[in-house]
Amino acid sequence: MVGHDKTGARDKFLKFLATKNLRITSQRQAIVDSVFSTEEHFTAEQLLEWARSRDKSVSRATVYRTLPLLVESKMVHEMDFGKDYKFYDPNYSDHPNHHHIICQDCEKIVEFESEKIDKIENEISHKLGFSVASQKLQITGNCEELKKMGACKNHPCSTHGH
Amino acid sequence: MVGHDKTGARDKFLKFLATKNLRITSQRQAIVDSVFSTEEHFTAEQLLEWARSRDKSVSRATVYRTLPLLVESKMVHEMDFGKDYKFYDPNYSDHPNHHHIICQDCEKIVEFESEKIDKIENEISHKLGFSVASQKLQITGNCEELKKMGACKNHPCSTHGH
DNA sequence: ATCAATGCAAATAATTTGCAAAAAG
DNA sequence: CTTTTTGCAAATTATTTGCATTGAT
Repeated sequence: MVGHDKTGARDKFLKFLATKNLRITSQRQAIVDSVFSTEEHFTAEQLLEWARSRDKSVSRATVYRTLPLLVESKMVHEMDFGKDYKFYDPNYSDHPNHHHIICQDCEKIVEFESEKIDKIENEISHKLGFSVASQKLQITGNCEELKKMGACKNHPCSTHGH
Repeated sequence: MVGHDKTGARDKFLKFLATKNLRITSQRQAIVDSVFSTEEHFTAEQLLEWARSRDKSVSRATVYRTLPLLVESKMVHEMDFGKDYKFYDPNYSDHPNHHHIICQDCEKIVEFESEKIDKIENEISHKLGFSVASQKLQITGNCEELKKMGACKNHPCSTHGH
């Protein structure tokens, strides 16, 4: 869904910058607007493309320097899907406790939430002497196509320049 | 616990090599023996050290070439803890469905299992059209020391050459 | 013998960084 | 004006790879 509105998250991030006495440059705006116009997971490279389509002057270095700010402000989460580059998930601002299930073959990703799981996590953590700050649950499995056909038509996302 | 016995896992791995017509070299033995004598998570670099203390001739390249075999055979799992190098967990052969809880500050890691979580994961995955192949749950939280003192004495593991 | 496995050193590729110039407040 | 931010290009660093040689079967 292109153009998904996350005005709230955007504002929170700008406030975060203000709090830390960081400046709202045109490049940061292009980057942030790109991030908050998608629900897709993205890579640094992909974000660079999106941001450049809004503002030609955005450099790779600025993307790499802005990403940690987005992560620190909790507006975006860093994800590892076993590739040699990182993915970023912009949906944690709307759904702070969501989980992922990924098809082994086509790498289709579905997000879901579960209060039951949240509850058990809290209970167990408490027993072990911890309080929960955040969590990541990633299930790897077989999607319907893979189960039925033995393989998926759409193999690894060829949508980033990797 | 140094010297923890995982003879079963070791044998399974050697069988795995045989099945694929791969050879049991002295270097692979040193590497594999190192892996199955620990319950600690380790890095490639750390494994190189351990293996070299058994067999001087082990090279970094061989460690990096053996690790994927250990992962493919499911004797070891690749883990991402947000660092720029990977960790490997040798405990999946004994506890195939265990989870991790990590202290935000000192990075102490505790492993745990939960049938309840396993069950919910299966139910939800099924509803979403998936079957479960494997899962990774990582909770980040505050350990008792961090909660009580506001900081932990033992900061990031300085035990690997990073 | 045959073919897989090794060490070495060079290559790869994502991410980081130093620096002088440009822009924000 | 002062301080942060930028783009660029060079540096960094974990991991991978080509190749000639060695070792397992």
